[in-house]
Amino acid sequence: MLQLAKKSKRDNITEQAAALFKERGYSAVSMNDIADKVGVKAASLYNHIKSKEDILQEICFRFAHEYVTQLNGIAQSEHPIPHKIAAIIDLHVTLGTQNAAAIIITNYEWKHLSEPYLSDFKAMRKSYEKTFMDIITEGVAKGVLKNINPTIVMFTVLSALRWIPFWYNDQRGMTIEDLKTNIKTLILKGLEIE
Amino acid sequence: MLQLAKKSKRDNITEQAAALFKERGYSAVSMNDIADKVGVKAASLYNHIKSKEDILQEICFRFAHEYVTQLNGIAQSEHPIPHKIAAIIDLHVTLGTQNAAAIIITNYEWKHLSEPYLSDFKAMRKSYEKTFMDIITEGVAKGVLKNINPTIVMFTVLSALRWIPFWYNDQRGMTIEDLKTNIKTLILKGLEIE
DNA sequence: CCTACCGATCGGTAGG
DNA sequence: CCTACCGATCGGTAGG
Repeated sequence: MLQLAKKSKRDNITEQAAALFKERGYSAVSMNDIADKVGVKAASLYNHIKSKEDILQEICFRFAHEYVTQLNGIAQSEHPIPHKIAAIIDLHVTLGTQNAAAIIITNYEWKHLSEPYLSDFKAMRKSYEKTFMDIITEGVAKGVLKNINPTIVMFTVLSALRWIPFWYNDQRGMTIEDLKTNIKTLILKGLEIE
Repeated sequence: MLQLAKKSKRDNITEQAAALFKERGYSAVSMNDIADKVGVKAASLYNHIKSKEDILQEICFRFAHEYVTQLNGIAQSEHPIPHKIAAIIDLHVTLGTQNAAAIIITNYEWKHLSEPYLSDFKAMRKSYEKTFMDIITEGVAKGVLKNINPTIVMFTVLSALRWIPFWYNDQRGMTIEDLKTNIKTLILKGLEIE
């Protein structure tokens, strides 16, 4: 899941740990829990990882980097503003449904990073929030988006999108395409008729 | 904050603990951390609380109960569907800005409850999600809401609303009234113009 | 990969 | 309210 080819033991540890961190939260998961799930003794994990936080760092930065790269591509494109917002929604749905556990950790467990990683991560997060907000501000200025406070829009929409991997379940009888279409309608067109 | 009159020592412990749980997560906060913040030794806390989880239970159930009571009032009212959705948005804004730490814990730290509290809490949560979804389903059936998948609407809107206490900050130059108005426009009318 | 073990800290209790 | 202390568990290391 985390890597398509040659899944190393380290990758396997990261993947099992991600599933546990998602369920119980980083702090409530012990190295023993991870080792049990991987099928070794806790001490053996240290042949593949440096520390418990090493795992968290790998997950948070790998997915934050992937997200930021794609978001920047959208921001710098020549598409109209509503199209850009639609693309950001699609990006969140794609990432959030393909690597649910890892995305949840990137979004909600990063606070357990220690310095200097914590500051680096917070700077990345703040930076992409600004990128998103600038798109909204531009849309309002150009008159293609309603005059809603851009800060409120940014946080409200990002909150909704970041939480997708928590509840989406392909057993629920909806496809990823359904998810993309419905969320775009909700956010761009609103719930109410007329 | 948690209670207006006669703030007992127990209430003070709960309030200080809530602030720590919000910042670091329930599992990463020790009884020593709470005691330090309250200004006593950890052992002394046990004169006022039964256990660490006792604090979590009090926070989760107090606010879940308050929320459910008010949500049921809205659901059973005779107002039109869009008005009910607006009232639910207002309810989240009011609760989320008045008791930010406690609401965050109720929304995101309840998974650390043990049985039978965990099952009780999950049942309450599922029940109010259904209440909200029934309102959306009725609105779609009556033709006053767009034909968007009610499950997707319910989770997307609730995710956005539950996260408000995480980012709202009255220093940001927006009032609670701004928050209510802007989020209602976003969700009911959508971002895009025409 | 394992066993054996480290010091530190955990939530909680006894007793005054 | 405190000091003193409990057994359990924590993340991590040594050494093979």
